[in-house]
Amino acid sequence: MKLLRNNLLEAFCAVVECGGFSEAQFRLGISQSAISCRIRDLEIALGYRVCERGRSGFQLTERGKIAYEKACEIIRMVEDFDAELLELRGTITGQLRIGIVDTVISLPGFPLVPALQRFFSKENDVNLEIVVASPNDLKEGLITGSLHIALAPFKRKRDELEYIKVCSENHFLYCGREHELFDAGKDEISPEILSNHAVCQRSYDMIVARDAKTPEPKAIVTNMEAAAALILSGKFLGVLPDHYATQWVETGNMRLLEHPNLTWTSEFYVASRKSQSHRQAVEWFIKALLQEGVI
Amino acid sequence: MKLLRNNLLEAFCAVVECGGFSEAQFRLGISQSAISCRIRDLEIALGYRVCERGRSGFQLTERGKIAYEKACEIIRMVEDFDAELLELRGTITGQLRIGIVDTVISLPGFPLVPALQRFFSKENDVNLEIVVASPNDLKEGLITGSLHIALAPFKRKRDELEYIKVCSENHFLYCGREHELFDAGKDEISPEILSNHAVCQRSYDMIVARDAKTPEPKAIVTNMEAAAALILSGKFLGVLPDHYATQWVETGNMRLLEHPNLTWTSEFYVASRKSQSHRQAVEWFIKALLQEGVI
DNA sequence: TGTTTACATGAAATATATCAATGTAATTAA
DNA sequence: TTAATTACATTGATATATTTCATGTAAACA
Repeated sequence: MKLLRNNLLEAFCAVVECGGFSEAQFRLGISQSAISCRIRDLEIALGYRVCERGRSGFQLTERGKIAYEKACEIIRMVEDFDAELLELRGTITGQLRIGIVDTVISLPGFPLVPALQRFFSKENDVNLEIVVASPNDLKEGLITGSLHIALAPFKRKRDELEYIKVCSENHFLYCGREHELFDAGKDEISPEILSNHAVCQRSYDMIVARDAKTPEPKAIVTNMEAAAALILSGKFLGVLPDHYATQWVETGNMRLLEHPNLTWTSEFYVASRKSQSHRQAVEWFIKALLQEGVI
Repeated sequence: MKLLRNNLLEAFCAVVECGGFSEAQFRLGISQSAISCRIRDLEIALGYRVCERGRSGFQLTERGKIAYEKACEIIRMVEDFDAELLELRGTITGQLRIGIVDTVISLPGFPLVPALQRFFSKENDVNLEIVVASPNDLKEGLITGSLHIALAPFKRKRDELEYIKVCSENHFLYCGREHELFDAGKDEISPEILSNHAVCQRSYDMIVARDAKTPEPKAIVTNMEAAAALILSGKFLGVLPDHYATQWVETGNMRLLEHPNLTWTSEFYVASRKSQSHRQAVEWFIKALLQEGVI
């Protein structure tokens, strides 16, 4: 019994992601009737319906949801497998899925841009995909195989992953021009201000709460730009990486609330699976990130 | 690029395992020329030759060896994947690969036979494969996924595996009828005899050597029957499970060398992967092994 | 040298997949 | 209520892919 024959699963996944047969035509490059056939064949092979469709809308069945998740997984694995065998030719190839957190391009020492330059300075057939997500999601991606490499500040290390430190990022507390602390004297800046003012922070780096036991942050964001917006509004204090806040500090729109107990550092790591199925593309990119040797 | 299309890999693996195209015809149920085409297509897709063949014999190339290993792996994974999705129908199905050590059928409390009875007393589409190997190979098989369940005496536990104790096995030292210790008095039996006589043992349970520091065993075997043969020859002492030695003791061909320091016990476990991709067949068989509930 | 074995190749046959056109059923609009 | 629209299913023709059958080739063997 072969569910992978004739790209039945690719069709299924495309249909799910496009929300219907008609839309999936363009993504798959085949006609709607061909898609209809494939889904029908898949359902015959499986023995159950994977989705409800028709004029009344597209919806996965319960089993269809499970099937979809597993289908995505096996497709990725097969892709990686193909790439592995093809790399035996000598040419590095295949999909390379890299995950990062947001707002890192301006981080001094962040190795992504030079690594991309090194990696792609030599001709290759690698197809790159870069996703931006939280460290936790990136960790998950590495474990499930949906990511090959992640660059992020990982706090807890997982046994099945390998971490190599590449750089670090300094965080400080900032307020916007409209904030009452903007013109406060140096002696007014102390860790207590965290308790007395609304604070916003990224959901995944709860550094503020830990060190100074704020009752609870007034706003939680999942992304730096959102944090910056809240700080610039003047209604929130917030923690930002210095390299990111600089642009507003220099234009007088933000102020660094300087105090030795209001700084944090996070270590950035290159993370990948230990038992990485030996993809040259992955190994070489890691090398490129570590600035080792010439690609 | 799809290496899995048209069963290219199945053909490749069959050819490797059959040692040539001609022989693989019968296994694959297609003609020799069809196999030739498939291997050619595979090689075109890969961009390198996977095997040398012809009248001069069949042989994998270096890359071919690697490709073969990986192909076996992905085929197993795809099989498991198919089974997972098919099990959503409600019927348990697919391949179930179980590993055991040798000479366990007569071990009291060994749950395999009753489990098979329970498991197959309810109609199902499961295809069973039972392999006999050393605990170490079984562990390896569980980790790589070539086995779903293993029943064996595991000493060191692996983190990624789950172990449930099911029974234990008592080992004693035996000699054959022709051995000089066969008629020895009780007071002549002591741990020292291990140093003074040739001893055979299974390569994976080095219990004798550890406890009594024999210089080195004179014979190493990988299987109980071989050990029994050596003991029956009268030239070797050896450790056997009591339930297995009984047949020769009762017929006067072996003697148990009884001494409190010359007995060993090994614990048998049902082992499986913790993060087992949720196959009902696997879970149900484990339940059957543990005599839990009714299948 | 001729025979056998093991695989390769080409054309025809067969099987499979896709397309274009059309049908159907559920919405939405009139 | 009817017509139009949308989303998919179906059908028969067509294109593509795969397999077989017959035959070719090359190496080993006798």
